Amino acid sequence: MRSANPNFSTRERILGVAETLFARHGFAGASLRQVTAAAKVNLAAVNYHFGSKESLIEEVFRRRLDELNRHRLAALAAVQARADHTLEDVLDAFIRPALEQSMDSAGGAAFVRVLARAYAEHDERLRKFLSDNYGHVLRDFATAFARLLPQLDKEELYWRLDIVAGALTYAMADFGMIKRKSDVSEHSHREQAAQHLVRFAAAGLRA
Amino acid sequence: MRSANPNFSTRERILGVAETLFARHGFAGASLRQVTAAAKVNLAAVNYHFGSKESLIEEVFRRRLDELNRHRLAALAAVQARADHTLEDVLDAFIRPALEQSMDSAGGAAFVRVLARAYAEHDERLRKFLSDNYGHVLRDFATAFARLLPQLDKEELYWRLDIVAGALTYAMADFGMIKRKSDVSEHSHREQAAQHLVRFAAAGLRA
DNA sequence: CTAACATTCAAACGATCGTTTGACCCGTCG
DNA sequence: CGACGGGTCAAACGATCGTTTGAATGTTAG
Repeated sequence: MRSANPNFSTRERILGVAETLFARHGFAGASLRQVTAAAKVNLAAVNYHFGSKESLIEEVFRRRLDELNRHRLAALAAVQARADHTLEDVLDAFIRPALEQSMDSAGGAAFVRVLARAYAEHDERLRKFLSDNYGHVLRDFATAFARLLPQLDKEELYWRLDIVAGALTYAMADFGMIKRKSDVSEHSHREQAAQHLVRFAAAGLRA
Repeated sequence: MRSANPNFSTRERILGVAETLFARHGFAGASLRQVTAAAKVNLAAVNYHFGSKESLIEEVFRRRLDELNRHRLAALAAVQARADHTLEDVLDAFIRPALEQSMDSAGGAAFVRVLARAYAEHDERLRKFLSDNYGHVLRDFATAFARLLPQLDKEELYWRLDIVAGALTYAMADFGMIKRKSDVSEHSHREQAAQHLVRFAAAGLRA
């Protein structure tokens, strides 16, 4: 039977470590032996609990994406409830949940990097999985943006949202040349990143 | 002796195929056996011509980055020679060379994806290599942007350039949800991407 | 207590990894 | 001509990969 505290269970420890190592070395670059050694569990535990490495990867996504999607849709609904909501409000509803998730848990910061890795993978199976579990959220936000930017035709809007998604992914994953200064906490570093991103993206979308 | 036509030499065939497969499967995900099989050369040829897989990866970058850097700096110099150059001009000087390189050769389109992969790799050795061969170009462009955006302090500017770099990398690598329609050539698809990007980034930088 | 079940474990499976070896081919030059 | 050297080749190296096995262990229910 599963341990009393699911946070410390073998299954959860594997997921947490896998998230970190996938972010650092990629899906192909991080081996199950590295994962299980770092998690201090037996090598066979991965195939026992998840069936395969591929299923483990999907479970790493599912665990965080379910929560992230709920928060994003809730934030979007809250914003749209107000009749006078702005472009910045919708952008914030999209960005802030990712920001908060990356701070409230140990592995959250790693997850945004895993997500960026997934974009780089042109693997058909992984893209379909993400589209199935992610697509409806993007569509809802696209509709919200379309209402606030009636002057843009559909194609133009999609181009710009694509650019926003790219900027967001890379900024959150901390890929750029900006290095967090040692006197700035990771919290306020990401808070600043989000604020800059919202302003920048809003201006770009309105251009 | 090297073959008379260097484009068809074993060495060049390996570089071309490696570029494509690294883009598609990542550095760890593409094996030397896959590369040499696709290039129709012997497995040992990689270690003979490049010494190691790691050195092959660096050579894939070097071959294209040298040319890309030259074109970008030349375009920047041409823009700055005109006293009335705009923000859009500088952005174009940065984006267009990448655009053209991705179209004038078979592997060029793959290279921008390889470059995006490199961003996702937090590998210290690779980051240092890119910084050494890439850093001075980014600094020159940052200076040019700073002159055109005197109202932004240094930190604010760096944040925004970071966002631009992310959006550019992502858009050029074709990671997003925008799928090229079959009736649009790859040439004009990327041309459109560049135009949208310049407009978007200019507005974001001025915000 | 015992039977049944869930989980962990060491060990091994065949496949594939990057790399190395030594023979072999072939154009160049003394 | 023979010696040399750059290049290619099949074969093998040890290491590591994802996965499977079967026994050992722990935990729960009857």
